[in-house]
Amino acid sequence: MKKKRKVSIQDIADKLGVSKGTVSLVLSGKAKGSRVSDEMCKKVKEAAEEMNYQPNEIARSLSTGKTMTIGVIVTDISNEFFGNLTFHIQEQAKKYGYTVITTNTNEDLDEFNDAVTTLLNKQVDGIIFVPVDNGQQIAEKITKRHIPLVQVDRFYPNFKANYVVVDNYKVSAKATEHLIKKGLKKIAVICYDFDVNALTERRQGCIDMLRQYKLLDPGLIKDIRYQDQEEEIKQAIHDLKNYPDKIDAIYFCSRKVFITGVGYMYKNEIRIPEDMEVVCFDKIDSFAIANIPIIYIEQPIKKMGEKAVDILVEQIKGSDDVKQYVFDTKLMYIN
Amino acid sequence: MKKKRKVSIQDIADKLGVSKGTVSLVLSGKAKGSRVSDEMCKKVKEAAEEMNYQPNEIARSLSTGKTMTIGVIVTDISNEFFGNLTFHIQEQAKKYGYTVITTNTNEDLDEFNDAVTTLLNKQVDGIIFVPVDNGQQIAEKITKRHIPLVQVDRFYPNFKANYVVVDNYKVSAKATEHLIKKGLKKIAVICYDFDVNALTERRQGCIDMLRQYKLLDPGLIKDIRYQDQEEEIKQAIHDLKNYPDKIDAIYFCSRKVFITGVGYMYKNEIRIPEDMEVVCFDKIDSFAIANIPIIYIEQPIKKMGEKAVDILVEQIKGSDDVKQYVFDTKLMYIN
DNA sequence: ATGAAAGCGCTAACAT
DNA sequence: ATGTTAGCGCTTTCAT
Repeated sequence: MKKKRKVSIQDIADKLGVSKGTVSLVLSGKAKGSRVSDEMCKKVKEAAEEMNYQPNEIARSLSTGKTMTIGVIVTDISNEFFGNLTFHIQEQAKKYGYTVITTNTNEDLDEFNDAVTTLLNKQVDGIIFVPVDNGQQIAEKITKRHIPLVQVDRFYPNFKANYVVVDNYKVSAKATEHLIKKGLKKIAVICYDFDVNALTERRQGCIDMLRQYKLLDPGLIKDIRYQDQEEEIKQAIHDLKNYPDKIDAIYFCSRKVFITGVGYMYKNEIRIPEDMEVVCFDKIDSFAIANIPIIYIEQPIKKMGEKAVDILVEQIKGSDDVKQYVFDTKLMYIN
Repeated sequence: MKKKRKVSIQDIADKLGVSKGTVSLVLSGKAKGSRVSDEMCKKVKEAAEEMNYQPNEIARSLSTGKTMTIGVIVTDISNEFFGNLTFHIQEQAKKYGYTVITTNTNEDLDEFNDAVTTLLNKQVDGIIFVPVDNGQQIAEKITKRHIPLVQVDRFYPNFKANYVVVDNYKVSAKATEHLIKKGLKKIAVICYDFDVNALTERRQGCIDMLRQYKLLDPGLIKDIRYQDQEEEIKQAIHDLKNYPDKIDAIYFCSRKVFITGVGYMYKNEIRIPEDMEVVCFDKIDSFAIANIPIIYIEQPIKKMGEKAVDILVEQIKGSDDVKQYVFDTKLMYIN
């Protein structure tokens, strides 16, 4: 079989006996009004159709300096929250004509670095990313290249850059107060230990509110390492079950921690809500199958993803004022 | 601020007083052995480092005709199954040095078509996709361009192309037989109605086994339209609850159907497993919070993703024998 | 061992 | 209204 080169703009120019430039103009939709005669326009389009011409976006990108692609870096796309976030980013990007390259960091600094390098080399027009603990320097590589960026879910405190996050502290405090006002006294917090503000704020929101009501018991604040979470959560539940005082409620800082934790609660024969109540930061689409009362915090994921894209596209188009959005979350109850 | 052009291979060639070609050779790692002197090699690398050179992959792609990018088309990346699948595809692709562009079809033919066109125009080196009902012609656009492709999760029966799927029929039959052997008689099946083999096989596996044991009751085979699934599943559960005969078990054809369905079972005060048993095609990572007995079918998602990438990369490298893998699944029990 | 130059497919500025 | 041409940044063949 012959090695068939793809049909290019030149081929159709040759066939019609016109120049590349003309063909390019009509095919890229810039033949508006005066430029090219309607007749020529039609001929070109027909020929393109007939020869089954497909533009080579790579060549176009090299020429224009725009790839119409944005990079997205999340922790782990198989995680429900990030999967949802990425989905909405993609759908919104599609509206603007952008394609998305997604990569995962698994909360690892080297992977974050690789992701940034790859995306930059691929000449993406902008990057939306979930900051990794201690990775500000890596993020700065992006700004040094003057590529627009938006942080989501978290942000580096001393990094003057766009972000879209939620009121982690406020809602965590609110959730805690809700528990307290229900008359619960011994409230535990199980949260990842890494130093990204989304998490530290969640923990701190609980702690501050507990302290305010003189209910803080440091023994009930459990820090979990991401890498050994399964084991550490198991241990934490075990500890709480055997704590000198009877525990009234557990606040789980994220979906994954919640699922693992609740699973171990059942294994330890802790009944929900009779023995302990539970609160989960994040909505889980399978709450329905749990059939227990759950207090949870719902983030406006769709809005966050859309806003991140909106900001990014604005900046790609030239704006350069930094935008920092803090979305409100909702405290929800399943009874 | 000056508009700083990025440093190119030319810049570093100029600085060193050598030619572009030489620089290109060492920077793309092709200076092996004889070609370039070690001394030159070192000088180039140092200069590149010092000037903070970053290769422009777009230019490289235009030149080589390879983008080192693969396209992935799934139904919906926010779906747990596809999120997981995509994650493993990405991780495996990373090992081979490939980047991944992901797109969602939402089971819609037009979106599928757009995705294919976009990926093709972006000159991806290969495409892994989840076939959409009735989309074979669109898939053929890929082969017409001689771009390697791998179907996952499903495949078009008359399309001579690679695929990686599971034994949907066999395991569904097996699950059904398991229920029957437990003494259950009235077994319902709730499944999407669209015509992709993964689903039709699941349904048929149940039906055939029920018929074999003379237990088939057509009134218990419920087809659900993807678009109105919430409403239709609700209705199906309602119907089953009020069926003349008492229903013993429900087989749910996918994760989403299961979650929605079980939720409505609770709302209808159907107890699991006392009133009815449930089986779910797919493992859900939050089964733990349900705390009920569940029979489920676990697919080797990681292996499927990895195998899909392996096949694709092989074909990108030149192989052209079609590979069709059917992975075994496992019937699992949570008690 | 290194330089020179063509070419990848397209855009865009400048001519005509 | 259309043609011409010079890039975009890199790879790669062919000279030297």
